[in-house]
Amino acid sequence: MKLGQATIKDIARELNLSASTISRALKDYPGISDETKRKVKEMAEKMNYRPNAIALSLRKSRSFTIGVIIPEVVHFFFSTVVSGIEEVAQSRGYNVILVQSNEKLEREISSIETMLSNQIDGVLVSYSKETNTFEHFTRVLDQGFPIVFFDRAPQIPGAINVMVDDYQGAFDATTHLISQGYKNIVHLAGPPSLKITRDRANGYKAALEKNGLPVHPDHIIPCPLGTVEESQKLVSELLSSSAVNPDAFFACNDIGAVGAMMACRDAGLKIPLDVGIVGFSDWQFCSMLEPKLSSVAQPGTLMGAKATEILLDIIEKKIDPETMEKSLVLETKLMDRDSSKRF
Amino acid sequence: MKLGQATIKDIARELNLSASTISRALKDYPGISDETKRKVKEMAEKMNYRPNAIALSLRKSRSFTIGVIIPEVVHFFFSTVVSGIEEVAQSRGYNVILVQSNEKLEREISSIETMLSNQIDGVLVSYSKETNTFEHFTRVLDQGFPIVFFDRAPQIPGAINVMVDDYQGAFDATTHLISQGYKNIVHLAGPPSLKITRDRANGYKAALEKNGLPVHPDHIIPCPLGTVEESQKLVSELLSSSAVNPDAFFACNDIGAVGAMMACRDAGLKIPLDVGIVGFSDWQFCSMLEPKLSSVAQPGTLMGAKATEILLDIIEKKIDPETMEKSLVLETKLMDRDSSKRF
DNA sequence: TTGTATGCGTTATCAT
DNA sequence: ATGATAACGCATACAA
Repeated sequence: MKLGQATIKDIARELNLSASTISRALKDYPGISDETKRKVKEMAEKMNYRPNAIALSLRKSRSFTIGVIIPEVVHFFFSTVVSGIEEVAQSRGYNVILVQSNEKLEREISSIETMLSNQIDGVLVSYSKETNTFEHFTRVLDQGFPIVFFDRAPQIPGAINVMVDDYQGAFDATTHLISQGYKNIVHLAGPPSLKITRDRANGYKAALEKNGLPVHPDHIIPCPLGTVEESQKLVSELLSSSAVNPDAFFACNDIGAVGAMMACRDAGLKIPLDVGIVGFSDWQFCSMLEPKLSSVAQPGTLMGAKATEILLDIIEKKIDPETMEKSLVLETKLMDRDSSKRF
Repeated sequence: MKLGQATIKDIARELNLSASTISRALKDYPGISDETKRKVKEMAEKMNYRPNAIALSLRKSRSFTIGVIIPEVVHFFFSTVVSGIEEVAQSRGYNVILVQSNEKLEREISSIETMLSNQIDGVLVSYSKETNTFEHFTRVLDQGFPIVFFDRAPQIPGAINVMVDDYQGAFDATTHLISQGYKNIVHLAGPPSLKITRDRANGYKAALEKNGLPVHPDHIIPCPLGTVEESQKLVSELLSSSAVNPDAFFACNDIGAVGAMMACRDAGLKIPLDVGIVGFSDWQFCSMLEPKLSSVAQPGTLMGAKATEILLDIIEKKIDPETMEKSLVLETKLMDRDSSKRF
């Protein structure tokens, strides 16, 4: 009682009752006298009793804890997802263990091992840029352990994925630029290992084709690092070379769009008059920029919430992972602001 | 082995050995033959054995898990702190359980209860704006349970706090504005319940006094909500009324600074020519704005890392919470950019 | 209405 | 070099 918490046994000893009686009384079991219940609860309160969730976990082989593996916490989109996850988990009585892979495959692997050791009931994953093998996931999936992937979803048969419609979002953004009269639209692409990169590039291409515009391979610029500096440099080079002559940029993410904005400004180009720009993700700062940056909004919090609901439903066997719908696609929303509106 | 994980007992049965032998072999205890060790490890590998951390926790009364309670995840500064926490925890073999209070006292209280139930080894806390009583902390502190507070640190005797030097940061920012020739500097303050709000306001006042400038109470504008809209509206009102006539704004946070920027732009004022602006926190987007926003950088990741190191040192009894230094103050760094540089 | 015994997975202690 | 037993805190099947 001084050091360790008071346990059921302590209460039992104090009241000259058996541990089982205490356990039952605290949970309002039928066959316990009201008098005993009262006394037990009183004493529990007095002794500052707190049930030991660890002991409970061991007994039930359930920890009421889920794991979350994300590339990094300091990332607006992922932070919104985590917020949604935490929200739903908390409301349904689950804890959230969080680890960041820092975009390292190795840490992703060790994280999932640690989590399994900790008997978590399920895990939510957005895999790292480095991840090119999925054995560490399939291995545990095959054991019947619940995993729900979000945003960055692997092409594993049977895996449950929650994503946004990257293809459609990119299609909408590009179509919007075309409708504003931009004709030579360059796409700043992401890391090639991610499916979202390919989906967004495909949406971009499809929009061009649908509108009878040519698709030039050299109009798709990979930005693997994803920093402002990288895209700023690449766009600057593009603008100073005479080969391409772009009049708009659709970036795979907002950081890339900011780099493009800066490069255009450096080159003396007016936004949106000379050049139109649209980003992807609709980070917080988009509406704080001058001009306000158009972007494709992704429902991050909703994605986290939905993914968690699905995971918990699987854990609680409210749905059957075998027969259920394997992929949930959330809609994006184009936020067309000043950076891309000529009319 | 089909459903649940393989346990030590399963290996024991398979090898016709006792559980204790398996346990020892796996941990390379001295008195076990190399031959047995080899066989055991082989079988463990084959059966895909994973130690049950829950059982270990129960036995050792230690979970190797720490809790983190923050107001919200979707907040650049807090996300950097969490990143630092997670980093250090992971490297020292601890898990991190994360909850957000959503600035609600009630959730803060229930969170800490849940965490204690889960036998976490210690907790890192930044309390909510709503928190006006600290009983829920003192109660567990008095039981000898380790808590380290960061950023928002309570005035509890004996509590261990890791903060930045808000006073000095505000002093530096204000001094910088004065040095740039601004004379009528308004302070956009934060929620009055937070100590950081008072410290920053005091640093602002001290800088004015030191430079022989008057301190007008009506030059300190409280922005309790902390939204762009709020500060934009308040600054607009201020600019249109003839009473104050400010030529600079030092905001308690970057969001407030952005609101001020927008209000100034709306009023046709040039930044930094007519009005100088400095924010606090140096969020990611500061250097993406036009003009680039000056701000006081807070070492969020470092704060998380330091707080975690202290907490783990206490948990592992490497330092004594009684005799140790109770408060660690980290330095801020003024990032003077275009929004406040006239010369 | 209450008590006893057992087991969840692991390891420390005390045998052999 | 290995085994048997007890214990961590709790819940439950079975007894009384």
